[in-house]
Amino acid sequence: MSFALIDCDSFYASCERIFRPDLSHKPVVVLSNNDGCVIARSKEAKALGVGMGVPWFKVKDHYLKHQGAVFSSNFALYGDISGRMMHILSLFTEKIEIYSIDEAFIGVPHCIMMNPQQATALGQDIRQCIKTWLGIPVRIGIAPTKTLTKIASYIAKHNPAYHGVCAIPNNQYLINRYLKQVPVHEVWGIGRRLRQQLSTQNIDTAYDLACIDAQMIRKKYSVVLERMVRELRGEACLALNEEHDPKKQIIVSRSFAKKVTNLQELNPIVNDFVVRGFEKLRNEKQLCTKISVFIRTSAFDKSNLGYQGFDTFTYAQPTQDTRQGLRAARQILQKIFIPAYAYAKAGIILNDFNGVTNFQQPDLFEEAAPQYDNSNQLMSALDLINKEHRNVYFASQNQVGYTAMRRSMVSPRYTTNINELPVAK
DNA sequence: TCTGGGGTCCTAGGACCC
DNA sequence: TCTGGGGTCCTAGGACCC
Repeated sequence: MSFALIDCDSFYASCERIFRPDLSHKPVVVLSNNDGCVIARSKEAKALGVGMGVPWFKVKDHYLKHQGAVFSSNFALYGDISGRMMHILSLFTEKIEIYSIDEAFIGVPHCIMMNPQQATALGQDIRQCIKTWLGIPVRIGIAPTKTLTKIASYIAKHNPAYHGVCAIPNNQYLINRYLKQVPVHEVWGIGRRLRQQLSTQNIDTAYDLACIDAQMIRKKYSVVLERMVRELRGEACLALNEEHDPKKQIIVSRSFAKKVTNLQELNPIVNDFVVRGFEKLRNEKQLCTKISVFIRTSAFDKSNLGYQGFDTFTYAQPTQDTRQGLRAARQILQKIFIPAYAYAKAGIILNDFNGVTNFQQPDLFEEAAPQYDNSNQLMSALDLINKEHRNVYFASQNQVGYTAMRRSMVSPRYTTNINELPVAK
């Protein structure tokens, strides 16, 4: 079996455009939480020089001068559109791996790959469907390995002649021709550090990387890079993962709109993270054995030395009871909180999920955590009540939810809230 | 003034065992 | 004066991804 990668163009920006056809050829950017960084840009916004991940305040004036549209992130919308796209893909094949909110791999049978025209036609079919039914433009890369589908997608992105679909056949000579067109840092799995290291060895293109001796690369670098090299040569090392892997970790964290300096203010915020984290945990049908809390000052503040507090609590028994989470978080926070710092961000991490193997031998001298009666029933009832609207809170939770976020330019929840449906006039 | 959030995998090294 | 060899498990931190 070969693979196809379906990858949306500037996904968040494209989602915003669905209900705003007036923006179809205008610059569109989408901002991260707190309207902090640019996390999606349309083609036109890129052309204005707006970089990925740049702080909004740095490009704001320049961007708005050119009549660019800007949105706070609207994950209710993006998540819903993503689900619809995955549904369309499922009409073409059962062999599908949802890789991220805007990307999916699907399996392509060998018989189709034997004929490059047929493979390309299939890609165009899928692309048209998604464009027509959903209004989202996608790119499709088809190839014998997952890593090569990423290469194909890159080629399609940079050559308009491909009309968004590039199929690389299983032929070493042809593969190499494509690899020579791609800079090594565009290879899936090559980040900043590896790019630097490889550059000192004069490895600059994907082709250069594919030519390295696999044994040597394993010794000198790692199995990860070895796998990449093999994949680039057309040897499939990564399979299609059709199952939804259970999570191994849950993180809830936020940067604050305003710096926080005292524990009284910090406690309810962190408690809110705990409540949210345990909801996710129960949604995953898991129990956790460890909870960590971290708080930190701004990474960009040069005026003081900065501080990062982090500690972990291990439960004697795995739990999914929010009250256990709140107890532990309060203890940790008291331990790691140092007054006199201005905190910019905090978060919680849940770890070591359920499973019999994760059973911890209780500590003989540890004070036993209280066991709550009917814990499961209470948590289920809570989740049920809060499913539609958040009606029931813990007293120690922040009233406003997390910490007040700047989100001044958010679009309506067009597809997920009955009161915000678009109106056709 | 203002700089995101949520994940996975791998490796080296320490603690511990016999 | 001289202090082994082989192994497992866990953790923190690095690197990468979208």
